[in-house]
Amino acid sequence: MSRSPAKPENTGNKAAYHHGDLRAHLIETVRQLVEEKGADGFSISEAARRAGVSSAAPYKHFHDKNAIVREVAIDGIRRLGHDMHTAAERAPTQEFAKINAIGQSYVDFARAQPGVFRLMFGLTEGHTDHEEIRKAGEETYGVVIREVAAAMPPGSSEDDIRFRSYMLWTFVHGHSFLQIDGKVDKGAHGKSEADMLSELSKRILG
Amino acid sequence: MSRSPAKPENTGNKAAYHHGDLRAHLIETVRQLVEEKGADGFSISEAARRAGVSSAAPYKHFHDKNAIVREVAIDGIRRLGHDMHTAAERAPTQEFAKINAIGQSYVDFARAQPGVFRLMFGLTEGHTDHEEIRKAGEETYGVVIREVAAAMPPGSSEDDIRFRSYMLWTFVHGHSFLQIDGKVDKGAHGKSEADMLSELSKRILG
DNA sequence: TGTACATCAGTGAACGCGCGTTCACTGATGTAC
DNA sequence: TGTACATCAGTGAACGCGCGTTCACTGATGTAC
Repeated sequence: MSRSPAKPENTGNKAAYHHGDLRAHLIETVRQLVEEKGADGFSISEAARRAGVSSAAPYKHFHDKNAIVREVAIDGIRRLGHDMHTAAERAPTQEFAKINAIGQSYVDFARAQPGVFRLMFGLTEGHTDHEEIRKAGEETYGVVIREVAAAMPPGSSEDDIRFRSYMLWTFVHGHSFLQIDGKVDKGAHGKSEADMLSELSKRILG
Repeated sequence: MSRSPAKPENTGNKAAYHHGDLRAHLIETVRQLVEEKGADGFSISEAARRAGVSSAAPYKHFHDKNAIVREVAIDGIRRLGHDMHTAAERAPTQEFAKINAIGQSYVDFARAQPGVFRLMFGLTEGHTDHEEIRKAGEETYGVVIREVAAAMPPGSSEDDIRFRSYMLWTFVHGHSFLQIDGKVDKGAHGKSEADMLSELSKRILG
């Protein structure tokens, strides 16, 4: 998890001087702000203020505002991948349990951090084609593909695996967005979310 | 389509004086700006400038910035409903053709006007519980429900209809977002969009 | 172990900017007589 | 048809604001000797 091995040691960390922690501290602060105000609703000044630091300090760690936001997004993508991976590992092997667990963890992530979730997918302006984002996204999506491959009959074609993965992802993604955007009368249909997810995997993978 | 029957007649409309057209003109201008810069990326000043009017003029027609944005969103929701309705009407009755046509028109709308599409669903801040939005949304979603009901065996339960409608909507919604956010390697799986949509309706409604 | 020095994470003041909104106003229009 | 008047959609100047970013600076830290 922790990177930056070349950074100076964090000595005492009570110091007024931040010493290598400010970068991580700012990312966390911005994450909170994104949750509270949305990706376009916060300012660097505000983040600095909240981190107890001058408004110029962030520029010692990030080139500009975009760079911080991007970091928050990348972090989110990785955490989502981690959540899905863990969920799949813990779920039993039977039927489509692992698939259902992945879907559930996706929705849970969106619900727990809607701001970051929106950010992760809405980074269209200026961040497209950013290598690190693309890579993180691929790795996270890889979790889905692997589990779908495992859940399907051996010898299934690559195309078929990708197709079913995409259908599952699409559905869960749409449900997540509709949830966090409050567009769903909870259970206007009579089913629970878990029932819906397992109904889905049956229909798409079965 | 046209409202405002009590407004003064539009006399000549070459006049420097806008005369009742400014409201509609501004909504259209803002719609374009939302497409170009996103819902958070434009300013009223800019809209006024582009409409060839002083920056104070918009306030004669809208209470504040939110009010304009809301109007653009509501307009979008209605147009989407109209598109879906038309698509369903035109499609043949056989199999799930009408369902597929609705799904396709949804995706088409998102692709043609991603800014407005995002806006329609992202209006969480300050606009929640706005009566007009809620109502427009319900009417638009009603198109889906009606067609799903028509496509299912007679005597299907209300809950079942709602459940299947939601599954279809969710999927198409997710696909739309992933499309406009550029998260999909076009046809990484070997299927066309149309194939995918009809595969979907078969699996969800069949 | 002690000292001199380079490094670099912070400060705080300042910049130019465009924003949302208000205000008193003007002058074209529609209407009552 | 002509005139007087009320209405109201526009103007343009101004406001206070917070933003993103830059700058010269300071002083704590780590390091070479």
